[in-house]
Amino acid sequence: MENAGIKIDTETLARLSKNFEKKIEELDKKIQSIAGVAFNVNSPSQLADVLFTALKLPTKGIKKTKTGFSTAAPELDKLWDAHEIIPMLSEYRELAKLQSTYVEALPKLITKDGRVHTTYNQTVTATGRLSSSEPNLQNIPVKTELGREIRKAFVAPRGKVLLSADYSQIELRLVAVLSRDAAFINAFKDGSDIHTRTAAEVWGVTEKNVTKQQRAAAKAINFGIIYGMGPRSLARATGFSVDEAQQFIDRYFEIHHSVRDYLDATKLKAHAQGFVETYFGRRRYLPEIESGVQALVSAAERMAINMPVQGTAADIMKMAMLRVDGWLSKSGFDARMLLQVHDEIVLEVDENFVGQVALGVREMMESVAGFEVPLVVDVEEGKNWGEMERVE
DNA sequence: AAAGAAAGCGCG
DNA sequence: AAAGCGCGCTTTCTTT
Repeated sequence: MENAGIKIDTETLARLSKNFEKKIEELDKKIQSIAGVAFNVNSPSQLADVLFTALKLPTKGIKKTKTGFSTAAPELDKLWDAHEIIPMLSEYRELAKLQSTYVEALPKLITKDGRVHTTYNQTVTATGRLSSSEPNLQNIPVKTELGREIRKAFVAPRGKVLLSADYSQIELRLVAVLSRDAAFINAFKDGSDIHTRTAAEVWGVTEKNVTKQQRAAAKAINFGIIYGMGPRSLARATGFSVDEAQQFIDRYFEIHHSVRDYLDATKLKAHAQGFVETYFGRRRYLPEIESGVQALVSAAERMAINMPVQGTAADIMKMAMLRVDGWLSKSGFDARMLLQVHDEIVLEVDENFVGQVALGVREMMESVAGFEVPLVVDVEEGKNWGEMERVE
């Protein structure tokens, strides 16, 4: 995969670079003129001075950093309606990030073959995942429309297409497997939308009658579990009060009592043995869990909860990649793996064989483990990584 | 000039 | 007091 690399369309990046540059310059001028003083918008400390001293914006509820008030995105969101400068800062930050980290950086890393070749580090992460560097191809933008424009610069050569295969909800499926939680297992067996199903259970309504807010809250807690989230974070994620969030969590664990038991048992195990492990036995040692320092112990407990889930997903993906590689070799199709992004692999495939390769890759990935809960793989194809459409 | 810390933010 | 896991990269600012 490192040797194969992935093709970059430099003209797309060049066009983006000009557009971004112009907009960044405009915003920079406007921000400084509204501020009334010249300053470096890229400097968080200078920006904090402008916002909280010169413009006297309220600091109530604004997080502190080691040096002063934070200007991070969640804090700016709290000030959204307090001053016209805030939305401009937010837009400036998005553009500046995309420009410096991707649009300007990627072309410098393209080799003579017109492609970028990442390095997959196999001995870096605490959970068993790979990491990717120089360039990191595991954090290419996708969540915002502007970001997705950058992803469109990752392309297939003439006559080929990119094929993406990703595990659907793999970490939550593994929570079901690891905890043997009947409600989750049945939900996945039934193939239902897991967040809608969770919302219906917790509020005691039918899935049809679940509101968007209820589903969003259920999604927040379903993800939160995987990370050891508490009522305060859940409250912030959902807009509930802390009390409401606590009640929601209580109700959640009444239904998913096996998950509660599993989380408790995992913490106890971490304390007793000093390590936790994945379904397949990969370990993470957590020495600080016996430090006696509350903050360190709590942090170690959250790592203990997360690692078996994230780590088992990583184990599965590694095994799946070996199966895909083996299958591709003997299949004779003109296709090769290019990228791995934790729960997704991206391949480059001769356009005449997309359907057959898609079927084979999906089968290799879905049948890798044989759990009580099905593993589901979604496959997409496209001429570039930013505009992919479902196969079948 | 190089190295490192801090803040911030892109992804799963 | 803070309390969601796992990464890598860029910029600013300070230290060596």
